[in-house]
Amino acid sequence: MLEITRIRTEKEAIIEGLKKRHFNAEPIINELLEKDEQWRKGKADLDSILSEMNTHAKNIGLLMKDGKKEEAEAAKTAVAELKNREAALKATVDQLDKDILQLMYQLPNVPNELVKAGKNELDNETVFEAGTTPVYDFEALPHWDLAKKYDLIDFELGVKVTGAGFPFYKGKGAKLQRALINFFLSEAEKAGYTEYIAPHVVNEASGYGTGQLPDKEGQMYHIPEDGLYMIPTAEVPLTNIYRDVILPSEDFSIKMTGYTPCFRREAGSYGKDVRGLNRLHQFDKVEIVRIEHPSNTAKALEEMMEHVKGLLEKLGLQFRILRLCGGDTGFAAAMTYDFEVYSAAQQKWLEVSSVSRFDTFQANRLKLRFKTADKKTQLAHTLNGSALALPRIMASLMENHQTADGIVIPEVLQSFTGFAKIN
RNA sequence: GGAGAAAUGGCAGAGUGGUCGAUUGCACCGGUCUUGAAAACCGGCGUACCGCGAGGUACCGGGGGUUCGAAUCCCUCUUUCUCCGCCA
Repeated sequence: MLEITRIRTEKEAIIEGLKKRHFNAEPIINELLEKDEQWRKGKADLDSILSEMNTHAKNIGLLMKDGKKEEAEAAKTAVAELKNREAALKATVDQLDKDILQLMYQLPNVPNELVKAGKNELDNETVFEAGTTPVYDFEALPHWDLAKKYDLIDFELGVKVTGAGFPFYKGKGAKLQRALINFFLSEAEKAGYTEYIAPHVVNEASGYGTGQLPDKEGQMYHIPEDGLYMIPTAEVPLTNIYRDVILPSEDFSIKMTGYTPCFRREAGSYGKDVRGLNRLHQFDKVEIVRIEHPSNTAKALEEMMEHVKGLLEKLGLQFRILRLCGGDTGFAAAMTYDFEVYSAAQQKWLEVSSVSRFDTFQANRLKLRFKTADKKTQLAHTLNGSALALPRIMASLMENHQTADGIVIPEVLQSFTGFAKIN
């Protein structure tokens, strides 16, 4: 959520910035500022009525003490009249409050200056490429065929027990998955991130804190009896650790990591895009989350990207990095880099990581602040990224490292898997 | 799941209808003193909103109510603790 003070003072810049998303903010902002004006006026009036009532109440106390009953009764009558005005005005101000919040929730984050205007994924810029496409002298199989051939993943069993999008991993498939999780966590730890094992369901306040609610309600599995939501990413529980927190100084850099399963309802995709591991309702992911002083955000983002790059290089995968255009950047993000791995067998790029900076957008909802040197409170910045999401990494490892008679496990993983080849 | 107790500022802990946004202690920050430090003493020390400012308003777990007036009384929800039951 954008800060109201910023909307008041930088109206034109925000409208311009949001154009890069093809988002027309002008009508919303105009309505917002109009209601804000009314709200401030109403608030001032309300406060002065309350002040008057408070004065009367104190007086009545004193009059009663002095035994001046009649004067006290007169004051009570005066308060009764004020009370009517107060009630009416409060109703108006409360309604304006709600309307303003509703409007605020509709405004996405303003893209960073590096972000180009654009509508969709076709307008994203490739900013980095590494690795080479494997060449096969045999018929390369997509991972769903490899999964069957080597009995690594059972999709049908998932359908039987749960439903589509909830696969079982078996034998060496399960072990490879677990090895990857351990490898990612161990790399994150080396990079200075503190590991958390987080709850897999969160309450409503947490959903609002990171911006999944009220916007992307339908994306999360909901448990209405308990008012809880299954997490779509570890970002939600990890970032919400710092909800309603004021960090005591401006000297901080909080780095957290966590492995969790992620649950996504994901409506409406068809065909080969959702085949196999490409899109699931439940998948595993290791997330990295950072809370930073605004002056360190750019550097933190850079470090996170280097970290993800390192992981992909160590796994020997061909990948590219895209800077998402305005229209493709998520609602809460100021800037997002997507990492995509090339699958030679599917002949397509698969998104395996998304690294974003949110600046104060999440922090404002979270009320995540820090104390400046002169004792003021200021909103912190949040960032997060996948490091990494498992399914498409599994898919591309299987596909890109396949040989005619098996799948070769990258060296960095072998100490985690305990085997060097699947056959 | 049943019975009881509780929830107050960073922590501890007063406050049971009226100058209480809240006594006090610890912690923390500034100062005096000191060669330096400690101790002692003095001062400061929550968050948010409105206002150029003076200042005002709100917040004592959340929400609602009673009252001229609520941290204090009532209702409700949540959470924590103790005991019992069940259980990995």
